[in-house]
Amino acid sequence: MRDVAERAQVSVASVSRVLNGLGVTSDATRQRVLDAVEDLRYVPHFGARSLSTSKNDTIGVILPDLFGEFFSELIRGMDLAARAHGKHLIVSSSHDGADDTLAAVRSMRGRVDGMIVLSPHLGAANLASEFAGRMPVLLMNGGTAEAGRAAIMIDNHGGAVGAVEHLIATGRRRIAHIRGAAGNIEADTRAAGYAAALDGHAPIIVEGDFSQASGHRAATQLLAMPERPDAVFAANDMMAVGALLAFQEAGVRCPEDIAVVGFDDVPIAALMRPALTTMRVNIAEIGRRGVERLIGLVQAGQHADAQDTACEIVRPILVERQSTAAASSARFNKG
Amino acid sequence: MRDVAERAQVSVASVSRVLNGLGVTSDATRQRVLDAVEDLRYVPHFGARSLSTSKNDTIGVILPDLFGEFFSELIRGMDLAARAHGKHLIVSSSHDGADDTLAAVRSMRGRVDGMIVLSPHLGAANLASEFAGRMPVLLMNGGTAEAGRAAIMIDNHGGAVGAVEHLIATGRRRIAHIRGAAGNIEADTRAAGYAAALDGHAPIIVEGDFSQASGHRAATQLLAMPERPDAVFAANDMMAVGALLAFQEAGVRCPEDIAVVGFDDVPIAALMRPALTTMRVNIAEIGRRGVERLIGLVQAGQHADAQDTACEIVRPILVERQSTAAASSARFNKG
DNA sequence: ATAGATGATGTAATCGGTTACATGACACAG
DNA sequence: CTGTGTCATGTAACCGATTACATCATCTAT
Repeated sequence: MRDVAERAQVSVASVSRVLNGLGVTSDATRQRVLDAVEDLRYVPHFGARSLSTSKNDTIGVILPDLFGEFFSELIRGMDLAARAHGKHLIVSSSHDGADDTLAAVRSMRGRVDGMIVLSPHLGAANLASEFAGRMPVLLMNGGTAEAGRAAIMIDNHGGAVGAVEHLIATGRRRIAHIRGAAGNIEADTRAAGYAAALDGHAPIIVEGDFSQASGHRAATQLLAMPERPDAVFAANDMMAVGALLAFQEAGVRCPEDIAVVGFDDVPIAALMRPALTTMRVNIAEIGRRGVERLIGLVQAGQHADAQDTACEIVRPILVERQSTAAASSARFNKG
Repeated sequence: MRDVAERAQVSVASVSRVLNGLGVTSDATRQRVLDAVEDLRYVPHFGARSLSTSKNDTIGVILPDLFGEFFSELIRGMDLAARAHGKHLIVSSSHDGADDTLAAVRSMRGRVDGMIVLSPHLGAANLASEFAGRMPVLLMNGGTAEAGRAAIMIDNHGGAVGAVEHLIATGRRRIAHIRGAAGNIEADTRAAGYAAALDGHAPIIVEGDFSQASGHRAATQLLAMPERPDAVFAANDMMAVGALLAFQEAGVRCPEDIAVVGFDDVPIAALMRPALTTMRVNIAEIGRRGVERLIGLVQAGQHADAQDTACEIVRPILVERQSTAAASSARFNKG
């Protein structure tokens, strides 16, 4: 920068003013500075700027090991919002355990203005926000709301209830649930919603881990049961897809013999045959919203202590497709 | 940091030494410093460190508007490699045009040690590397190699040839191509490979844009042709999936009436029915490799000017699935 | 003609670390 | 007892920007 100032025959202060558009500068000076910047291919040093202004226009995102389309949709939404506000996004993904998540939080402290932490482990989320110290953190852990913590959460319980109620409404009675890994808050909450909505029907639960392969395995277990279920609520779409494929391989028809509902509405859900009924969550929108709110927190933190500590809840919407067509009408269509 | 030094009754130099593990420190001092850090919840200021050391342990990734699974796989690989080296990843995606890409490059200069630019526009890639100045840039633009530029590229031409040759080998003769948008290097190269491999068969080309919807539209066009093709090579898997769905809706059987080959081998390819034959590219591995090489470039740039300017080429592998089962055997199986 | 306002620019302190070099304590050999 | 080497630690310059404040020139009003 000194070089630029020298070449433009001005002081560093003027260069700074021109580059940031602050304060007053004459057109002649401005032009000379810009020319010098051009000639010298000058690039302001980010660290130095961050040091003087104690801001860095960067927000961190810490994600668990997410599955394909959920991940990309989320990042797309976040990236869009960040770009709109001139912020950068530091992404660190594939964090499994609480320790791992914590390490990621630590390594980002001091280099971001705020963080968004998605963690399916409640403990991790708590620790993370503790460790973050005075830096704003937005939680998207799918767990229960905590007072004083900004958060965006999916109504996993309500979504599960909606899915099961839909199955009951379309005439299903023996409704099974392929759940996510125990200890994962989202998995637990969806399982609780399933149980709550059964309305007297017997619960049939098999374990999965949100992966397509686990859905396949779980479906195979269901088929081996003496009294076969006539419907399955899978805790996410990928497991539902795995289940659909297992049913196909076993010659079990969907939706005639067994109905399937997923959760998330990833793009693949609409592409399956039969197309998958699911609880839609607008993933990109959640990502966008998360970034918007975090930026709000960052700015609020600078001005006053009026913090936004609301817990926003996103309610999934039922999207009906072929996989839960009423058995009778399915037969009719099949003609 | 001054506070920490004071509390630990040492100088800032000792604090720095303890925190970075450099130089010699007595155990007693180390412990007192660590305690003070703990008590004060001290977090080193990233900008300041970056200012003194002129490094920031961050690499930037600029991506075009990628489709779901390709995107997440790529990031997964990159994130893994970056974490292994203690680097952070700044991601900026969804850049369509050359201008957009360029703006992203500009906004990252000065805050990353190096960049990976994926741009389907040759011009953009060139400009990007120019604008980056002395910062290392790894190109993954799918275009032709340029001397003196580190790059990793997919052998799009060879992959397309492989796909078409496979179709010919399985007895197909009227082979159509659903290409990506004109001006996109990958689309152009794959189309060229298609044309080169036709071996005398008449070219049948319809336009797409890599989206599933465009594949669907293109397939509809193909079906409307007086002499219907008996095979389709789609420039990527998503278009192939769109085509498969269009064929299904039209009652055209795959692979019996028409065979389909895609490109990429995204996870969904194996889940479709019929499962999609495709040219596999190990996306995560490419991402990982890209980061590894960029880090190599960054380190080399610090030590000497021995730059790694190699252009690595990744060759797609044919993965045969149902969608191109030989017509005769397909009929047989169907029996 | 001169005080005072206005507007452009320069000076220098500051942000929070890193690190070359200086200093001081201590042990040991001669 | 003194010279020398070793090890732990402190001092202060420096990285490259921002910005409060000082300065100076020019213009206006009286």
